[in-house]
Amino acid sequence: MSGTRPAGAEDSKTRTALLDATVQLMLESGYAAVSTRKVAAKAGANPALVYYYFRTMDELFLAVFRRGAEANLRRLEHAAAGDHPLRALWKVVSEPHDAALTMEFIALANHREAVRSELVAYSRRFRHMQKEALTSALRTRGVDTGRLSPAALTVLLGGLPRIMAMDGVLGITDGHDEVLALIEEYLQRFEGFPPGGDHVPPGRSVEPPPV
Amino acid sequence: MSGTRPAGAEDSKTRTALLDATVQLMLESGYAAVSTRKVAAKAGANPALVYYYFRTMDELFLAVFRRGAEANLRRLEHAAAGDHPLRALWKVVSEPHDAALTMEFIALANHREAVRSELVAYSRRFRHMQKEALTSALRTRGVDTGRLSPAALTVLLGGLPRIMAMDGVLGITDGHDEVLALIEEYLQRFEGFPPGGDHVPPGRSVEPPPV
DNA sequence: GTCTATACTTCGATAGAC
DNA sequence: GTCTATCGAAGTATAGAC
Repeated sequence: MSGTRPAGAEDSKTRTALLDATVQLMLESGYAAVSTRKVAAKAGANPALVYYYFRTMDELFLAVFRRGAEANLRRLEHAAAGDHPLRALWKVVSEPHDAALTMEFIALANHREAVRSELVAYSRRFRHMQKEALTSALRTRGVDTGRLSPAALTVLLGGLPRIMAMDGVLGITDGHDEVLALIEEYLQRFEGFPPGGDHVPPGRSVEPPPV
Repeated sequence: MSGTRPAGAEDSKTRTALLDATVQLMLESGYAAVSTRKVAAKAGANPALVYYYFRTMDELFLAVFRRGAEANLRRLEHAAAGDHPLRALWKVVSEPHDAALTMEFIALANHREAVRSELVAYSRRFRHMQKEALTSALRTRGVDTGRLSPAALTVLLGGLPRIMAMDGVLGITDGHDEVLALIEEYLQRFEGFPPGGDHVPPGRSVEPPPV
């Protein structure tokens, strides 16, 4: 998207090790802990190789981001195409590993313009796909979404796991179980198949339980 | 909470300027952009003064955090004691400035243990107060919270603004209006008084609108 | 592709004059 | 309280041998 393509094969073992090390560092100690020296050390490679495979730190972060983003979009696509799109969709956005990493990239975007524009572009794509999948899945099941459009549901659906991920990092889990149970109830009502349970025919009503 | 108290009066003009500069830097460019030199430059002070007023960078961040945290707790307290606690409470957690700064501190907590423990302690206090305020306000209004306890509501209430703040930073506002409208509807049902509108007597039912 | 060596910058922190 | 001067560590990035 910007500048010349760095050297090195896309499937190089060292390259992958550097990407993995970067992810690990970001999750363990935050994006600010990522430096060429530390990444190389964790990957068991020479620091200069970071510049061989990725021209700059920006490119390193972008490569990490793109790898995860593409994987996530494929996962979302797969979820939407399956038999239980709602449950699968929830599973995709709930991946705690991804939620935590996304949080880091959001913070990182705040002072790396290249990361920011990439994140914005990806977010739009992801939300659009999510909204389409939601719209189609709800229509197929004859669910009336009422006043809350799929766009609004997408905000909630994509946001709740991120909230709980933030809380979780701080060791705060008060009320999480109940929120998860509420989601599970919706999933069950619309798609049946509680994980490991019996199949209950999906209802046609979208009336939520009393708050 | 740790180590010796740094020098300098609590109400020193320079000290305040350094704190303000730190906040500004965090919001503009992220916590990683905060360095003694940049803080001093933005505050129009000498870099060495950072170490005079705050012994270390940890202390600087903690001082910034505590100042905001105390102010926020007071705001929450005030909201809970007023005539329209639900609306006031929502207003407190919706402060976009605070939401963005909180995000930075969460990211910062990931690699500064001192910040982390302070953030955890504050979060627990804030949530506890929020939960108590919510419980009391709903009971006073005769609202049955059903299966979703105040703890769960607190997760949603405190989380939604953070989600929308994150989105907002990326310029993504799809569906936000609808979520806000939903919140407004609840506030109106329980407390009436739409901002600038006529007073509608609060209902007794907590049945949410269809999703 | 991998390594050493190094240039240059910025960082946190301290000593000590004023 | 404020300043200059400076140390040592760590950062990004490049040149060039192997």
